[in-house]
Amino acid sequence: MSTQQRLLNIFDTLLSAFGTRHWWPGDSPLEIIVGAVLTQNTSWKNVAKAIGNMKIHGIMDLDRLYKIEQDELAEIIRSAGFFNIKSKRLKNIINIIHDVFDGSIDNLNKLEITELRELLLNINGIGPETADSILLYALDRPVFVVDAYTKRFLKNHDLYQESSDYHDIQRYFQGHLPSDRYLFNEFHALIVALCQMYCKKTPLCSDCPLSADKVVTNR
DNA sequence: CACCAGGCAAGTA
DNA sequence: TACTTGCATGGT
Repeated sequence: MSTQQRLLNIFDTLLSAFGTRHWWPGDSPLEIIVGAVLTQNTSWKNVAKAIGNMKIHGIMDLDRLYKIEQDELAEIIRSAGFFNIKSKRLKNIINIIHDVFDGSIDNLNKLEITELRELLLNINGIGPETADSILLYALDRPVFVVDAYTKRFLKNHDLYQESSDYHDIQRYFQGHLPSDRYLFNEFHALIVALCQMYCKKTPLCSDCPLSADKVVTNR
């Protein structure tokens, strides 16, 4: 069986087990970009509080975020932790969108994918995972997001080499799957659902939906 | 009480 | 290049 077939079978099993995840939670591309920064090394529950507080203060808006003082923004997002550094990181990307793309995320999204990814990665505070989360979930680009859950998932299924870095893992998925943003969107969200509910850590727990799957047990 | 959560940047050897 | 550390709140 091909790697692609195996991955797609895993995908089907997860989709049957958990259903569509409707990722990313957020009302707008801007909110998704904000969430991607705020969730760095932080549980989503605390991020959701910060986002809610931003809406209460009426600053889930590009122009308002551009104008607000960093210190004031930091106080509003306090519950997400790392608030001083995250307020600066939010400012960094907001400033680029405002200054270079006339305050329009649509304008930003007109760039070619490689150019767009490089631009994001060159912003202080945007690393590979945050960039790819923005690309996939805010800008609808077909890139596979690799995070701690993805690595744990691969490790649990013996698909992970210690030498694998972020881009090795990304190439593994992108190289063995059709370049489909809907597939990448749902697949990553399903991996998160799997890990959050069953695979708190390695090794694989016995009641994981995939442990009973014939395909995964390599039959 | 310790430890972790949907990382990243900067510093050190 | 390959580690290590700072960033900081809130939940378990």
